[in-house]
Amino acid sequence: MLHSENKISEPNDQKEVSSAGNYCYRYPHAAVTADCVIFGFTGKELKILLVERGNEPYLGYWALPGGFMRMNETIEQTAARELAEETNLTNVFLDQFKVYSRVDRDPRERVITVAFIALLKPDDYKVVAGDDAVNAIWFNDKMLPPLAFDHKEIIQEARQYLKEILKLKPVAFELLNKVFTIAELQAVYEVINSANYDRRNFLRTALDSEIIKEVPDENSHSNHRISRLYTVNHNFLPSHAFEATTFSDDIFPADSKSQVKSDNNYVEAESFEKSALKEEIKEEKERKTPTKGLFDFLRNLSSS
Amino acid sequence: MLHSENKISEPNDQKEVSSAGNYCYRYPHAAVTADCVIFGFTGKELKILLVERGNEPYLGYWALPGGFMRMNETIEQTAARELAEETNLTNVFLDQFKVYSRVDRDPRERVITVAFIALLKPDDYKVVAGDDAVNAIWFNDKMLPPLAFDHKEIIQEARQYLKEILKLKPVAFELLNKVFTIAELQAVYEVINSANYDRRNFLRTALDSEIIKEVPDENSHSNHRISRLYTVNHNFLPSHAFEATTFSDDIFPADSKSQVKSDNNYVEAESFEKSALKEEIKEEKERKTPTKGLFDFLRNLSSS
DNA sequence: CCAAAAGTGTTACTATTACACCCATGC
DNA sequence: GCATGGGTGTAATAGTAACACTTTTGG
Repeated sequence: MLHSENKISEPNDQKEVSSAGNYCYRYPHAAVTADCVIFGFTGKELKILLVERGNEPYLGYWALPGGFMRMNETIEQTAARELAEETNLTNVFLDQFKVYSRVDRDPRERVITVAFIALLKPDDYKVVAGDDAVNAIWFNDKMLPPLAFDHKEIIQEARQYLKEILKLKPVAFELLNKVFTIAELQAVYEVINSANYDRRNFLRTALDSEIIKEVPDENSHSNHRISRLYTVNHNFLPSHAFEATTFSDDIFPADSKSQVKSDNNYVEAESFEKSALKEEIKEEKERKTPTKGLFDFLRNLSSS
Repeated sequence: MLHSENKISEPNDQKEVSSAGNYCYRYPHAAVTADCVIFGFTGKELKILLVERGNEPYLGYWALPGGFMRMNETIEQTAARELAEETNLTNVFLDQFKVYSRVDRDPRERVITVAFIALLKPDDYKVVAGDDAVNAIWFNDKMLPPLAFDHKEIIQEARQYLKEILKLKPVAFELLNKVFTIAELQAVYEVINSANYDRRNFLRTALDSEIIKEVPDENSHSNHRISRLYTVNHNFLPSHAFEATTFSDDIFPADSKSQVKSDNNYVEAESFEKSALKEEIKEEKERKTPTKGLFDFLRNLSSS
């Protein structure tokens, strides 16, 4: 629908090739990058991995690991690749959360970036902290150095985002090893929410929810008293959870398309509403849903 | 993405223009678009605005309104502009929720799109439904026609996203006029959550939360019995809410940067942790936070 | 006068908070 | 043996669910 003439010219087709530009388009294009806010959980604290810039602009400032999207990869693959280059880790939880597109955010060229959060477990954290391949440093998330571009804003919003999805999805376990103590789980919640929970209440809440189960395993946590170990109750969680979020695939039959061909603009698509499902929907509506939690966002807002 | 062919920005801010009048880059660049999932609330139902494609590819299929980002605007401005072109509305709630970047999602060129949701109030809905400037139709969100590109996936995820932010932010009121009835507020929650609440419990929950207040106004809802009217309690909400979510600006002093200059790779940035704030943080930690709602995401997952 | 939507209160139950002492281990 | 962190139970309170009849209005 857009410029269909907008074809990418191959470098060799181009007669007048400037030193800088071999890929030509009919309309201006922005560059696209992925930047990762890599959170590492140590077992107690949350850290953020930053790299020091060795070039202008922002020479000597710190920046989020990231890089340009290639033509043969999705933006998620870009993020995963950059993460792997920086940490040598794969299979890490990665979630995109916002596009930053201020016109002047990069002085060299128009660049928009897709920001991701990455969550590393204590084991991962140790691996990365022990590696010395790259010039990168873990920072306490409350004590950040001067940051390049709009990365300060990105990190702030990443923190906020992390807090939000913690309410929506079981991301806490992405920051924990397969087996963990209650203290660790509680620490995740406390760090992210800037909160401080009662140990007994926290344990009961977690156990009652059935999201975790005890693992009767040998333990070697060099604390003082030996902690019990837990793991996510996968039997319970993913079946109910991630499968259920998939929508049924064929809501609409492909051949009834013609019904909508109408000369009226902005009319109601009435023809689509006469469906055999209607009866069932009504029946389903008879069941009452608890109102619990409907306005809980008020809590978040005041305690942000 | 529709009517964008003629509205691409002019060749002004680009430095490297070849003889062909093209925009050339040293590395290949993807095109960037914004697509809007425009939800219109009628007072009872949720609708989605789609436009019919008049060109290949996907001729005759339906698509989300959207178009190319210009070099002098942010992606939010792109979305707002496209929304305005399609609906003549401004000041509409717009929220970006995900980037779609499958390599082959557009057969003509590498195009990534930033997907937005837009929420229209009943008044807005009437305006758009009455307009006849463009060939666009409101569809029942459960009965969609065949969709172009990956727009089916985008809409499905938009529905899911809407459900999620409804738990996090007062977006319900973006779908309601300034003054609304309880039935309308309840309808928003019921439609989005595919739920069915008890009227008495819903009213009490809403009033107890103090998020709404009654408006002793003249009413003219042509229902059977006259409803009371409510409005968002702005005195209560925005002050606690949106201001509080802003982080304090100067967490880190700019000149202590040199402290971190270290030869070690991946070391802990210890020097940053010695802060005067530490005492206060500890003190704050002494207060206990209720564990309420910590694992509420389990509810979502099973009832998605 | 009938159909359709709005208004209203109470009881039973469940969830959540607040809170203090003893126990195991490593040094 | 002592410091550190781990484990445990209960009572008071607050929040939530379930539930049916009457009132108002328009047609």
